[in-house]
Amino acid sequence: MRRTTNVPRPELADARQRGYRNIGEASRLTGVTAKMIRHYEEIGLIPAAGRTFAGYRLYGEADLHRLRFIKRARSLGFSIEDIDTLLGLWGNPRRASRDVKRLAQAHVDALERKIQEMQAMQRTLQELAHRCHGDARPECPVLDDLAG
Amino acid sequence: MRRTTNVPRPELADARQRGYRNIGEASRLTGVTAKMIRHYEEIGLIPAAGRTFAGYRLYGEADLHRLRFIKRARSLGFSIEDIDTLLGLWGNPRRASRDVKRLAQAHVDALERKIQEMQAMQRTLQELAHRCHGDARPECPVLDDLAG
DNA sequence: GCTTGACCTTCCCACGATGGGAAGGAGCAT
DNA sequence: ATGCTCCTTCCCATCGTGGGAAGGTCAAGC
Repeated sequence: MRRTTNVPRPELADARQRGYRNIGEASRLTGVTAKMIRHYEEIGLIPAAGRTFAGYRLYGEADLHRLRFIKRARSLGFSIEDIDTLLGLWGNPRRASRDVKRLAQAHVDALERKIQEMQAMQRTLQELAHRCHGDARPECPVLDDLAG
Repeated sequence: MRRTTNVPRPELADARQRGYRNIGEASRLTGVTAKMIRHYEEIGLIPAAGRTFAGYRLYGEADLHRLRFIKRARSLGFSIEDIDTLLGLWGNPRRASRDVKRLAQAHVDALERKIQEMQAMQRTLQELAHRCHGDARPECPVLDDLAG
């Protein structure tokens, strides 16, 4: 620990004055839980945060921006891996929009496949449920179908 | 180990003749991987299989039927917990079809919610992707949206 | 008989994204 | 000094599935 005694009570209030946020504030401002912020740091999705001398993480505006980007991308269903790629493209001024579009379209297609799959399940099951009397008797097309 | 020397080479061929299957056959016949069959046994979704003296699991027709039921239910998106309930109802001659229908309808509704959610993602993203040139230039509405 | 290859056993680890909670230190207001 | 809120790390759980290692078993061919 490179902790020196001539720096007795530094940094948190200090850092705040310079516009830095601790993890709780960062969480409130971005909608990403503190838990997930730490997790994203651990897996390398965001750079390791600066720290106060006591070890508290500090976040600047750029960090908050990155967290909001991640939050938004998650809400659109992108995987962490895709988001890592998107963050790379975002930070690269020489990126080709082609690469972004390809990734986005691939995700749209994946969503389409999952939606189709779930709709097929839903249709089948809805039809079976519709044919089920839903009373005190045991007969039931749903179970009949599952039982083959 | 209650293994006795006067039972030197028993049971597997024996059991097969009586119509029992080992786990590999059961897997092939039901479409459930051996891995998952063991897992289902471990979590109590299926009863512990009989064993040969050497410890190989044995499956009869009723077991295969149960595994096919599970397979079909999984393919309709039911959770293991729901399937446990469905198996209970299936095996209960005094069940009320009302209970089955309620469970099925709840699942249909859950699917509906997920589908709606994914469609919302898909619409947003498709629209953004559509507006992206997709060429060598960096400008991209997808990234613009994510960046807020 | 002995070897070989396919199969079986248990055990542990991994995914993806998230949350819960414990144990202990730090910040700050009274 | 006390107490409350926040922070830290660490471990565990979810859900359903797969991978793979280490070792035993079975059946067939020589």
